[in-house]
Amino acid sequence: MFIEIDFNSEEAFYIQLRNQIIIGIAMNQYQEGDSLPSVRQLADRVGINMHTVNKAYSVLKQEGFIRLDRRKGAVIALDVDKLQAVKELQTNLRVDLARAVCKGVSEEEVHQMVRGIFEDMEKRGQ
Amino acid sequence: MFIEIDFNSEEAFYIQLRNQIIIGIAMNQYQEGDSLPSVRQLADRVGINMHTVNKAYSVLKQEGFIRLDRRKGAVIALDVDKLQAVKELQTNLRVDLARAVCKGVSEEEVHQMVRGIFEDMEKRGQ
DNA sequence: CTTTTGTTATACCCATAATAACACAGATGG
DNA sequence: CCATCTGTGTTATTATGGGTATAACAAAAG
Repeated sequence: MFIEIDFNSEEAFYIQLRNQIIIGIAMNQYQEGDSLPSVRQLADRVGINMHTVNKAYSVLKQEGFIRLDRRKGAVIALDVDKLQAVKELQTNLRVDLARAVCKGVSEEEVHQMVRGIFEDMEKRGQ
Repeated sequence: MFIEIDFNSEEAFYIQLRNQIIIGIAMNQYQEGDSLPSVRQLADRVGINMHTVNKAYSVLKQEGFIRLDRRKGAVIALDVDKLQAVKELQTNLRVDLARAVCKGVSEEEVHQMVRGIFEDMEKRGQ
């Protein structure tokens, strides 16, 4: 998978990493049990500090996407709490959709966008 | 409208304010031309500093939701850039949906959630 | 004992949030 | 009609916390 940092983005580096890894998991590019690169490898590859990668991994662990092992590094290990996930999604969607509605986006367009994103995720899963 | 700050939340105060105001606009509780409370009024009411409210208003202006007037204060004034809005929504959705998918949420459930949120926005619009 | 892993200590910078003082517009009242 | 009081957003300054980095550490594997 191609993880990369947008140095012009306002998003913190560790958030960018976290998001890309989550997308990778959703697309099955990383599967349960797979190891992520070590913090130093990934840091070197994308051009940031080891500690920043470490922070991304810590957050992913805390959010239940990976497990940290001193020997094997970061291993994909989903801790599924669906109720929590639904709650979070709802909170985020409420704000995102409100923003879009104010700017003239219709419900139909949102549904199409959701459809498109799922299609994309499934396609790349193969 | 009931704007309030969650002092336990990790979200910055000014972001909480911004989000709630945007939701208010989407629900038609605030309409084009309406004035928001003055920075001091709102600050007193919710228990934070005037400057923090001011920052929320500045961001809302910069994002094209309101216009600032030294006399009238903050006035709802939508500057609609739909292309930009669609782009932003897509970026946010990609991450939010990936998170949800990892935790076992299905596409169908997402569509239902979107439907529910729009229903809610339209209902309260009256 | 060298290499590779994650961890801890420390420091720097920028964003968040607050206090305080400012500048301008409008209302009030003498 | 002018003085002043009140309400508006603005600017300056500061304190605290989070994001990022450098450097040194600890533990496991070969």
